[in-house]
Amino acid sequence: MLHFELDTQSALPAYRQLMDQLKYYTASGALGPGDRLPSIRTMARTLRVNPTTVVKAYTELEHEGVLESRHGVGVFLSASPARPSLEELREALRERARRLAVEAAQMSAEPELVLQLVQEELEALRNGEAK
Amino acid sequence: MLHFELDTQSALPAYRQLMDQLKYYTASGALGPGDRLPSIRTMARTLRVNPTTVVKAYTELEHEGVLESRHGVGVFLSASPARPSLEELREALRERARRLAVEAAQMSAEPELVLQLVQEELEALRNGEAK
Amino acid sequence: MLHFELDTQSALPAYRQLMDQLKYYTASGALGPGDRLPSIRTMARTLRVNPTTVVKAYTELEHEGVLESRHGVGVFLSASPARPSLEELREALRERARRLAVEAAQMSAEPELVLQLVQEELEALRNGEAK
Amino acid sequence: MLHFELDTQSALPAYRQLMDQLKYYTASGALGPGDRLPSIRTMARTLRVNPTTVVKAYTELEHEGVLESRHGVGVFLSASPARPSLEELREALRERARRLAVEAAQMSAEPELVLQLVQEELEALRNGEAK
DNA sequence: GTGGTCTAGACCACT
DNA sequence: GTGGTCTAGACCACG
Repeated sequence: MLHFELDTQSALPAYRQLMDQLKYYTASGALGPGDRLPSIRTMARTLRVNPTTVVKAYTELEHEGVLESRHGVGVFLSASPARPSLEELREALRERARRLAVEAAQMSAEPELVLQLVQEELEALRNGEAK
Repeated sequence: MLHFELDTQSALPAYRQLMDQLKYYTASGALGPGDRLPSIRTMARTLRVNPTTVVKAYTELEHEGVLESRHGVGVFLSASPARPSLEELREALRERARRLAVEAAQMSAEPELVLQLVQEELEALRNGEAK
Repeated sequence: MLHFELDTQSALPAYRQLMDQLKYYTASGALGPGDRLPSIRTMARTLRVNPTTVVKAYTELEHEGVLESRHGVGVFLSASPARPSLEELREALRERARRLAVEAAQMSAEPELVLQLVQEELEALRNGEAK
Repeated sequence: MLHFELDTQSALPAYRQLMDQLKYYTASGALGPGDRLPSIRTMARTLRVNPTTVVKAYTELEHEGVLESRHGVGVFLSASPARPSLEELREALRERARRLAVEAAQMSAEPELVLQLVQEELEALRNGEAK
């Protein structure tokens, strides 16, 4: 059974936090293709937020191809998440990596620290550690 | 001559990006104690933003003890600018690193590729343009 | 001055109708890159809908790369809408064409009629007829 | 033997797709007056949907005068099935054709390409599988 | 029961 | 002023 929880202190909006948790669970393998997610209302009760907030998170993830919602049935993880070409993948990742590098530079962080943190997080994911 | 530029694509608001850049120049030594900063109007023209946006960044940094504004004279770096604590820095970066890791895992990218791209972007920044 | 109006009788939801109108105006050239759109509240008053409904249409279009919203400034048409490769373009269009063909077949429409209607609509767009 | 299949990707609800397919077979002559339709349960198994979904499609078509259900016997095509008016058909299709044209123009695709793709898909349907 | 849309109104952050 | 988020509650369509 997966655990969902929001940090009301966080600067990130609630729907964004939920998206991140769901992405994290799929990336770590805790959630697999075809799995059914808690219904909008159930998730809303769990997180103690308004159902429309959950709707927002779910529809965003549907646009990203992570979820599929079936009217009157439920919300499910996509069976076959769209696979971009290796070239697209590389460029999308490079863009994100550039952002991280810029932000690190703006904080005047050592490059070694940045690399170390990324590596730690990659390993944490691979080992399937729950967030 | 220092270079200031905003990324309109960034998720961070304009005033926050300006704050980060000023902190970065301070931390890297490009700006030293007592140095004078561009006036609000000059900076606003440079960044092509509303002057009130620059005001917000400057006053925020003044509250943090990084800047001092002398009425009718200009805005100057404090004698002993405050540095962010290493612990805060580390956690802020870890947050961003985790997000990169999650997105990479969702695209089922090899960890080696991710690390390589981050390293390349860090080096590009160090060798490349001032920004 | 552009005209925006909703059909309350339509089966399509309000936010979808607004999206379609904006897309139509950009496709026909009535709206160009960088143009500013009516603010959320102004548009909401014009269409006599709730502001959140306009928000939904605008954010959807932003995801599609048609719009860019700048916090505290306004909503603008994208300067350089993302251009897919010729191959992607072809496949995306083929998929949409396939849908049209299936629906036409389910209605037992003559292929000639379908082609004629598509041609008419393409020409109407090219001639910049207002909807 | 007739072929029934649903497209879970389609924007149209399941019961609407089933209605369209039955109308199509009627219009094309594959189904004639008095012919017996698969039972609700059989159809539901075939389409892998909830039986209530089939019920909805059947009763809807009964209201339209296309079907007749004989209690305890089965569901049959009416002697003189209603045909959609040519005008309704034309406008419904024009709506869909316009949407295709708008999307194509937004991708700045050549009109010739659009027409070619539509033609290819229409032919593929005509020659290809029964669906 | 499920998801999808909409309203009225609030509060926040940014410019 | 601008856009962004959230609530509370309603109504509809689908299965």
